Amino acid sequence: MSESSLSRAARRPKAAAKPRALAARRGGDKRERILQAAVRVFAKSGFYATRVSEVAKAAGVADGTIYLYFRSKDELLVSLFEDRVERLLAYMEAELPKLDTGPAKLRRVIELQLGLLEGERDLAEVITVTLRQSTKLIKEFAAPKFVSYLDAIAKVVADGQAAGEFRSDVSPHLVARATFGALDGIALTWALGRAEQGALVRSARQLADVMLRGLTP
Amino acid sequence: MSESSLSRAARRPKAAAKPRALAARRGGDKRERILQAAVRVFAKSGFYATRVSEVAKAAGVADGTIYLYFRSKDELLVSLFEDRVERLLAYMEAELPKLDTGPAKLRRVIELQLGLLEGERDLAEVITVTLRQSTKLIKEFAAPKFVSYLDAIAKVVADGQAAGEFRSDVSPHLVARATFGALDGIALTWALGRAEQGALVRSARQLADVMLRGLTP
Amino acid sequence: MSESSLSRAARRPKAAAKPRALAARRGGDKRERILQAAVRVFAKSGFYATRVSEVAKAAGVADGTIYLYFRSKDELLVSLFEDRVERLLAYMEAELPKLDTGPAKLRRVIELQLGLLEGERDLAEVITVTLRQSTKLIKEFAAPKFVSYLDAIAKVVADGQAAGEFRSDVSPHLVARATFGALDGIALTWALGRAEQGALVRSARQLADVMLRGLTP
Amino acid sequence: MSESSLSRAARRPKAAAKPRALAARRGGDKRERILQAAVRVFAKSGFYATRVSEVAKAAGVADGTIYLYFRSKDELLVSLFEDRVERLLAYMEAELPKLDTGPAKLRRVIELQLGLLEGERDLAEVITVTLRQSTKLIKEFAAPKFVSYLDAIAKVVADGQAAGEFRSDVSPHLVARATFGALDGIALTWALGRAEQGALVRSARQLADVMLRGLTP
DNA sequence: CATGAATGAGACTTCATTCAT
DNA sequence: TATGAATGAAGTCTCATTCAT
Repeated sequence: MSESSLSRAARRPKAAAKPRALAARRGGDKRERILQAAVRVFAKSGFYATRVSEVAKAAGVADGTIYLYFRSKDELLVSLFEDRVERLLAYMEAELPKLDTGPAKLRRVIELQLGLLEGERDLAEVITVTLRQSTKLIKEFAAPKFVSYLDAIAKVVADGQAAGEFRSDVSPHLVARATFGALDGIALTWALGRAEQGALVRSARQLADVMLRGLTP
Repeated sequence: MSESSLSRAARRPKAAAKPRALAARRGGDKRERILQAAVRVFAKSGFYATRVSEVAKAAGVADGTIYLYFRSKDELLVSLFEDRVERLLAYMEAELPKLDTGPAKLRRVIELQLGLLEGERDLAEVITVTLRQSTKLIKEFAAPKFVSYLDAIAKVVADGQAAGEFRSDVSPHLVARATFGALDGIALTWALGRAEQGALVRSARQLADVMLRGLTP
Repeated sequence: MSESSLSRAARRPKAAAKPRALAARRGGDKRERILQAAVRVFAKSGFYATRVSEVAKAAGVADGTIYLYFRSKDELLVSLFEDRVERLLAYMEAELPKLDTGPAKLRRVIELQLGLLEGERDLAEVITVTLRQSTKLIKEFAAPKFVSYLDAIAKVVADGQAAGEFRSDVSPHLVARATFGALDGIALTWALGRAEQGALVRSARQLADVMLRGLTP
Repeated sequence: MSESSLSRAARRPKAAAKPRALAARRGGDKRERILQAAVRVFAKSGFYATRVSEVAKAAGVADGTIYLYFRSKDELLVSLFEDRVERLLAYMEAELPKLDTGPAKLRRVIELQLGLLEGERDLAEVITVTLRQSTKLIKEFAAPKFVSYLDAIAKVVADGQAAGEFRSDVSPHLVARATFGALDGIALTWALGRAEQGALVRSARQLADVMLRGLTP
C-alpha cells in the first residue's frame, strides 16, 4: 500500500473549514496537521483528558486556530474518526480485490487494523483509541461509519463462504465483530504494557492462523 | 451460570468506606446502591459526561454521600470495574475446576463473559465503552485486575496445550487477549445496537465453535 | 502568678451550654476538654484550616458533641478567646490593686501577658495568629472583650498620669494599644520561631525598661 | 519618598504568569490590578472569608483570569505579601541611609509602617492585613520575608546603639519586634474602630516620642 | 488567516451542621 | 447525653470557546 493511495482519499472540509482553498493548494495543510496531532495526544491521554491547547501545541498552532478548522472539540474527534475510517474503507475497497482468496484477504485485514502496514500506523491506532472515547459521539455520529467498516470485513467473510473457502455455519457479521474485537483487544493490552518490537507482527500471524483454521469448512 | 451465584460474591468496602459497620448492618448497603446507580448512568451518558450529582440522584443519596464511600469520581469507576471483574474471577475459580477438558472450559469462559452481560446490558456498556474513556484510569488502576482475568483465561489455554487438547504453536496469552477482545467486540456492537433477545447466547456458541476449531492441534 | 490562680477563673457556659450542671459537678468537664483541644489544633493549623472533626478527635468526643456545647465553629473560637481573656482580666482585677505605683502595675501587666504565655505556647499562638484570621469574628464578637482588656491597661496609665508618675502628653489608650501590640509582636515571633526557654521573661523585662523610661514625665 | 522610588522595585512575574509580554506592553498590567484588588478585599473581609470571585470583581477581571497570574488563591496571598514586603525593604534600603541619626530613622520606620507616607498606604496595610491570614502560609512562606523586615528595623536600632544614640542594654531584635507589634496593634484597633482622620498621625508621633525617650542612653 | 489572553459556566469536592438512633 | 452517618450548600479551579489585535 502506498502512502499516496491513502492520501488520495478525499478529506472534505466540513463545517467551519474555511481555509480550504489554501489548504488544497499546499501539500500538507493545517487541518491535516491538527488531525495528526489529535491522534497522537488522544492516543496518549484519551479524548477527555486531552486539552484543546495540547492538541494545538502538538500541532504547532495557536489554540484559536483549531476553531478555524473544527467547530468544537467534539467535532474534532468525529472528524478524526470519520476521516480515518474513510481512508481505511477506501484502502480496503482498492486493495482487497487485488487478492485472490478469502484467507489472504482476512489476513490483510488483520495486518491493516494492527497498523502493520508501513507508514499508516496512525490509521489503526485511531480506531482503537477514538472509538470508545465518547459515548455520545459513538452513538450519534461514529457508529454508522464503524458499521461500514465491520460490514466491509463481513463481506470478506461472506464472499469466502460463497466461494467455499470458509465454513458457512457462522454469521459473517459475528466473525467480523469478533475479529475486530480480537484485534482491538490485542492492541489494547499491547498499548497498556510494554511495546515489544515485533510483538504485534507475531500476534497478527498467530491470530490469523487461529482464525483461519477456525473458519475452515 | 445463575445470576444469584454471582451475586453471592462478596463486595468488600475498600478505600474510604468508613460507614461500613452501619452499612453492613442494614440489608442493602449504600455502597452497592451507589455502584448500581453508577452503572446505569455511566452506561447512559458515559463516564465523563456524567455528573457526580446524577449518580447521587440515581442512587437516592446526597452528593456528599458518594464521597463517604469513594474517594473520587475516578475511584468510583475503578471500584465499579474491579468489583464486577472480581465477581467474574470468583465465579471462574469456582466453576472451571468442575469441567474436565480445556475445550469445555474455554467454552464456559465464553459463555460466562457474555452470559453475565446478557442480563446486564448496562454493565456491558460500562466495561466495553466507559472504561476506556479514561486512559489514565485503566493504565494505573484497572489494569491489574484486568490482567488477572486475562491470566485466568490464559491458564485455561496453557493447561489445554499441556494436555494436548490445543495446538501449541500459539501463545496462551495472545489467545486470552483475542478471546476477550472478540467477546468485547461482540458486546460492543450489541450494546450499541438493539439488544436482540438471545443474540448473545447464539454469538457465544458460534464464537466458541470458531475458536475451538482454530485451536485444535 | 500561678497557673492555678488563672484556672480558678470561672468559665460560665453560655449559649448552647446545656450540660452545665454536670459540668460543674465534675472537675474537668467536656466543655473545657473541647476548648483545650481547640487551642491545640487551632494553634497547629489555624482556625480555618482546622476541621471541626479534628477538634472533636483531639478532644476525644464525637463531632456532634461539639454542638452540644458550642453553637458553631465560630462560636468555639470566640468562646476560646473570651474565656482566656476573662482569665487575664480577672487576674488583673485581683492583683493590680495590691501594687502601689503605676510603673509597678505596668510592669506587672507586661509580665502577666507574657508570663501567662510562657507556659502556654499554644494559647499564645491562638491569640496572636488565629484570632486575626477571622476579621468578622474579631469585629463582631471578640472586640468588646478585647477592648475591656485594653481599657484596663489604659486605666493603669491614666492613673499613673494623674499621680504624676507618667508623662501626660500621650494618650493612655494609645499606650495601652502600643503595649499590647508590642507584647503581641514579641509573642508572634516567639510563637513562629523556636521557643527559647526563658526568652519571654527576659523580653518582658527589657520591654518594661524601655516603656517605663519612655513614659517618665 | 517618591512614588518612583517604590515603583522602581521590580515586580517579577513568578509562577504562572504567562501573559507577561502583553501585560508589560500595556501600562498598568493586570497582575498588579489583581494584587491591589486583593489587598482591598482581604483587608475588608480577611483572606478566608474572601471569595476569589470577589477579588476578580474588585479587579474588574473574570474569575478565571486570576488563575492566569496566580496558581491558586493561596499563592495570591503569598505573592501579595512578598511583593509588598520587598517594596518596603527596597524603600528602607534606599531611603534610610539618607537620614543622619538613629532617632530620625526610627521615626521614619514608624511613619512608613503606619502608611503615613503619601501614596503608599497599601504597603503598610498589607503587612498588618496579610501576615496573619493563614497559619500555614505564614509558617512556610511569609516568615522568612517577615524576618527580613524585622532585621531591617533591628539594624536601625543596632546602628543607633553603636553610634551612642540608643541605650545599649536592650536587644535590637527585641526592640524591632516590639516596635513592629506596637505599630501593628495601633493599626489593628484603628482598623477595628472608626478611622478618625489624623488619628494615625498623632499616634505615630506619640509612639515615636515614647519609644525614642525609652531608648535614650 | 492566525494568535493567545480573556472569559465564565459549571464540575468536583469539602465540611459545618443535623438528627435518628 | 452522645454518636457519627448523612446532608447539601457553596467555593475553588478548569478549560472550551471567543474575539480584539
